[in-house]
Amino acid sequence: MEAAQRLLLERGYEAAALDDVCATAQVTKGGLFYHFESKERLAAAAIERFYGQLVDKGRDAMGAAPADPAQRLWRYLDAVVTLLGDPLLSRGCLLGAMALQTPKTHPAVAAAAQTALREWRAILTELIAAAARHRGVSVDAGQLADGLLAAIEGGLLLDRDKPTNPAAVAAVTHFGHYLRLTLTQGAAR
Amino acid sequence: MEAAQRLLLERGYEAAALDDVCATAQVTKGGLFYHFESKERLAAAAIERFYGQLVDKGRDAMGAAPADPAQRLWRYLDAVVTLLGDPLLSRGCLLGAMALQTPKTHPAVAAAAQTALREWRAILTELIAAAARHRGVSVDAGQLADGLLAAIEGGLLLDRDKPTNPAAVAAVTHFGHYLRLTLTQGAAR
DNA sequence: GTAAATTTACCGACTGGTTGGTATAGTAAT
DNA sequence: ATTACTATACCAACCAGTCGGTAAATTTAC
Repeated sequence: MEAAQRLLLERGYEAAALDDVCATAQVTKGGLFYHFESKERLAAAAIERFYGQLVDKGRDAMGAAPADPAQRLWRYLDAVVTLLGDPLLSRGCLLGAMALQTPKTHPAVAAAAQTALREWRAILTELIAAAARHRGVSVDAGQLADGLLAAIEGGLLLDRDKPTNPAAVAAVTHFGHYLRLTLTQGAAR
Repeated sequence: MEAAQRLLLERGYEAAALDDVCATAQVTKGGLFYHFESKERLAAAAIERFYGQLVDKGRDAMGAAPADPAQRLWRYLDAVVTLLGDPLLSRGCLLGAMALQTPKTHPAVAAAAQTALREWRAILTELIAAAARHRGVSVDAGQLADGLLAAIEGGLLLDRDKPTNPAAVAAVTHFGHYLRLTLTQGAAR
């Protein structure tokens, strides 16, 4: 599974040969196909595992969540920046990579990636909506969540071969600053 | 070339078969290989063409550029939002797609995509830097350009199968609003 | 309690289809 | 004579998926 995650991310779906996955995982083709009925299923499982790891590491980076919704959002933004330095994201985001390249060729894989992205977006939306409610500011939380997710995924795309993800950190930091401005002053559009 | 652009974008590099490109372009393989010595060269040419079209359509959407650097930046942001509704970007951005999936397998293709992205980033950086200089605000224009590019590419990634690119529009609109706040008030970090 | 039966987990050679690229002979226009 | 192809055939490499087999673990039967 770890080998599958790494190769799918590094080479893309089509170029990630199952023979290579087997070789790096020290398993044989027979063993692989005993557990997964097809390459698509393997990729879908890798995507779910990747998302699970993201959520886990995100929770770790959050620590004890503050009760105040706005404080919780600021803390979450810091956690995201921390996550961007984690080895898990040093080669990009598997969700974005699969969502980008598989929809026309392997809809089942794309569906798994989009499900995870939608779930992530729902979490962001709720965090932002709660903070806005608490501050008495009215905003479209979904649109702001789109902006934040775009900053993360777009930044990671631009940082494809840089393990420290400087553009993603810049994009998320700036968007976080915008969220602060918007939610603390009600200067939203 | 048009067929190559479309298939590379829709299916990804590996899954875009040259036979299919030839079929949709109504050309034979011999004809294709007369002009391009390899699939990598074809992809690189498609990337350059795509970037050229982006620049052209961007210029069209800008219209007559205002002399005031800040006004020019606001106008550019509007042009980007217009561009996001153009058929050229309705299926995503070829630069981002190729930069994401080819670096490990076809470095020459990735290099072409990254060159175009760097050029685009340089344009954005200069636009932002000029506006900031004019307003007497000191900012890291490169970081802000990263944020804007991330909003565009990340938004397009999230909107992979939606031809109207709502998330990208939201992300760019919000980041544009942030730029206005930052550059008009000097509230930047 | 143990032998037999069955299931689980895995191996690795093989297959059939696909793909990038080549080769060749010919054509029509410049 | 060169350029810009078409049409057809072909090839070696690759790759997802299969299949017959096997060894250990687990269950069943007595």
